[in-house]
Amino acid sequence: MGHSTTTESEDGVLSADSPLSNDGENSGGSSNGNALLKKGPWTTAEDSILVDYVKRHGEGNWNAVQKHSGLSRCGKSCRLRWANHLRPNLKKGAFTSEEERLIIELHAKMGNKWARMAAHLPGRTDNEIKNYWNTRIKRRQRAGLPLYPPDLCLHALPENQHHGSPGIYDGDKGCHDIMQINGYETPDFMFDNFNISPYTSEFPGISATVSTSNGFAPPQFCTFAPQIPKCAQGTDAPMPDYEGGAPIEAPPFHKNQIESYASKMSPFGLYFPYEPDPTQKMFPFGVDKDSHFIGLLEDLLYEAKALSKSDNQSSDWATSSNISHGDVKDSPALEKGSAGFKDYRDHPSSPSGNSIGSIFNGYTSAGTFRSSLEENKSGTDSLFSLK
DNA sequence: AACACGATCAACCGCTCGGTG
DNA sequence: GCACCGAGCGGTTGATCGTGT
Repeated sequence: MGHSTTTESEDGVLSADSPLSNDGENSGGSSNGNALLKKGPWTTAEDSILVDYVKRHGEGNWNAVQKHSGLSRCGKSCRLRWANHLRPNLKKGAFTSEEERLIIELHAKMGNKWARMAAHLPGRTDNEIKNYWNTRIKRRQRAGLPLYPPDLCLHALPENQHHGSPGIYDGDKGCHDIMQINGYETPDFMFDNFNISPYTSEFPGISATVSTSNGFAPPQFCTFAPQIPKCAQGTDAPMPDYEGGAPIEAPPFHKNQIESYASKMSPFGLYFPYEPDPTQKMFPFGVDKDSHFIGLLEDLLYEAKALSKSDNQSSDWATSSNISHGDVKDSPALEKGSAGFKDYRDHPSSPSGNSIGSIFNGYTSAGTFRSSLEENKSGTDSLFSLK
């Protein structure tokens, strides 16, 4: 804030030999050929040029700004500067308590969808919200406080479980994004909120770890999943609340997959804010054919079918279940989303000898999938429920 | 006063998505 | 169907500020 850059100093436009000018090698393909684009803080002169340009030409076509205005800034930078600082009706200053609450609520619904959250906060930018949230995360983490206040948990859940909430657009997603919250891995049993069993039960090796981790229901988290720091991955000390248990990571679902699952799995027993578009070609499960979910599901079904032909696979993965946390977590393939997932699938074995296919073996149909989920819900609620 | 450290914020970077030819 | 391009998004980084020792 105080360092908000628009100082009118010698830092104006970097000379061509400025270290920051990067020798014409501008990021993001922002080089326009011969002109060297400036990076770093904006000056008031640049701001006024940009404002003037937008006034005359309107927003958009940001790459043309540099050409027509003489600004030595890439389009990206112009767009960002405009959106975050120069556009009219921007609200400056600290968030009001109402805004803060709305942010928390929206985050509970959307996860790290800053732009969408910003759409609900007039005058606020996604960057602002993102920064606010990140600092809030750190603060709360440090203080050992819950991410979501208990009253919000109680308040937000019914909204999540119903078809959207008035005044808050859920788009095609529910609160599934909560699964990934700024470096925290949200454990699987959060699906309690969706009337679905923790999928840890689908991953015996992982569930075993989870089930033995004691004290996993800090009351202040209500029914929201506690945020598990990635302490095992780095140097951060574990949060006191969760000490004693092995670090728990969500299984290797990419966020997009989780989103797709959580938001569109109504036929699997989930509540979801998803209105199937009758004009779209739907899969038998009522899922958009083009979604990530379909891609993944296709992969899974394909693999499951292939493997179901081989005997005793399910018992194999049910017994050889010691997928170590580290194995799962550290598998780069598993962190790359569906592509990585597929890559992983294409490999016969995980580091622990289990293929993803074997993990999902048995789910050769949506119905089977669903029934298994429901079965496991009852069987594992006692282990994982936060209630 | 000097220093260290955490908090905050602006900006950058890489990636994805959608439109277009 | 494919490649290209622009726009946008989310994560990360680095500079600055504020505060405590």
